[in-house]
Amino acid sequence: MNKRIIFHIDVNSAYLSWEAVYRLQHGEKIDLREIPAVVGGDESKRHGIVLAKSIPAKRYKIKTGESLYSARQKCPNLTVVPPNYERYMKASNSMVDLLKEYSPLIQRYSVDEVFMDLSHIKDRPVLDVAYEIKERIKKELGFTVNIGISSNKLLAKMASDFKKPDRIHTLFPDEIQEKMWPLPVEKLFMVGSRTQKKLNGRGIFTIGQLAKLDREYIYSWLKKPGIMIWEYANGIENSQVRKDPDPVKSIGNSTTTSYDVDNRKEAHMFLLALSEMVAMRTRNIGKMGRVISVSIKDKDFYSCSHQKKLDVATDSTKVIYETARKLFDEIWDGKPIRRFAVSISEFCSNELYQLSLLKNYNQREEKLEKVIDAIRYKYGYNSIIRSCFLHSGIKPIIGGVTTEEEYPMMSSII
DNA sequence: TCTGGGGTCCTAGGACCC
DNA sequence: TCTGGGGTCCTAGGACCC
Repeated sequence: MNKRIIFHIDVNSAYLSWEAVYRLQHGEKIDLREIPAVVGGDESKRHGIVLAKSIPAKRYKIKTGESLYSARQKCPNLTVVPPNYERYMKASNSMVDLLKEYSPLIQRYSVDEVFMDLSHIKDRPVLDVAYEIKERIKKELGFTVNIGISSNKLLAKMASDFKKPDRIHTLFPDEIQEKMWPLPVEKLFMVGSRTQKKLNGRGIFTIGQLAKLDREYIYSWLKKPGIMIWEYANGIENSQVRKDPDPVKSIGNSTTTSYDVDNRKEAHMFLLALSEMVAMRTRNIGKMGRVISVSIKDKDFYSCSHQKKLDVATDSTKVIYETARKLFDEIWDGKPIRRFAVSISEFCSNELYQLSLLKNYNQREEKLEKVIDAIRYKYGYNSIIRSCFLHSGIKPIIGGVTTEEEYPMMSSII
């Protein structure tokens, strides 16, 4: 079997870099990458967390995901700028277009991460190719990337996480012991804070220590996820770079409300606004789902969820909403709510249903929803709204992943 | 004005069936 | 009156990723 050559390309501080590039191109003098700066959500809407940070901000120990409040405690003169997701999508697309010149086998892992299979390159050293790609992205697009190179995706990804920014690293199997094993165990892909605690609790602090554990022991302790991280620690991973995104398994939207919701009527409106988006996205991919689930988080951050399997799959706003509402009424204890979520899963294609007799029953409703979708795609989400939202102060449709491309999301498996 | 939103996968316990 | 055990489905919760 031929050894593969896999690249993992990772945009350095993606949102922040892209924001900096855009602003420089539009006449701003200060480069956000060179000062303590973060891209952060709107605190007045209770979305105030750090989405991306500059390297100077990182020196203040500011972490992605922490509240802007606490980030400011660490660095009082922190610059905070709001996110512009459409811009970032464009930057990401430009990068992928450039990468396609080097290999057709490209997997978009997330908006700022890409795997590429370059096993076919025979006429020049792969390191040369990596440098060329890195320099071209810098020169033509204005931002820097790290490139990790190895013979599988896991090792390539680990390598791109080594020293940043604007670097290329290799991590071939014969380099694991020297380059990866000394690292703290929480640096390993799929070892999060909970697993770190468990491992540290038994004296395991480095990736090397995890790698040397007995396979049966780790299985009896941490089950399947244990085997996975043990294999990762040993550099074992052999998934392919997949060009085509996996079929979507669930679609969900959620929102943290700008105030705690304490009455049922308003709660139902948030569920309706979320159901609108979930249903529209479901219809957009031509699927129908059978399981509807609702989850809520109360003001003390305690969350709970409830789900129901329908007798027949649906893509109807009405069915999704009515199910969500029932589920909500069954679990809500009256405590003020901070966040609502609605999701649908267990998809099947809608083709069979299209042909079935059941269809006639709901044909009118279905046509209406399709027409509304078309108008909303063409003229904007608020071009047609339900009257109950008028003067309510609640957005009639809530949720992201709004555009055509249901974005190829990553899975927790590489 | 402290703590987002989008996903996937796994586990554990109970129901239910043979 | 010695209470099997395997399999599947369902559900809620939790872990991880960007």
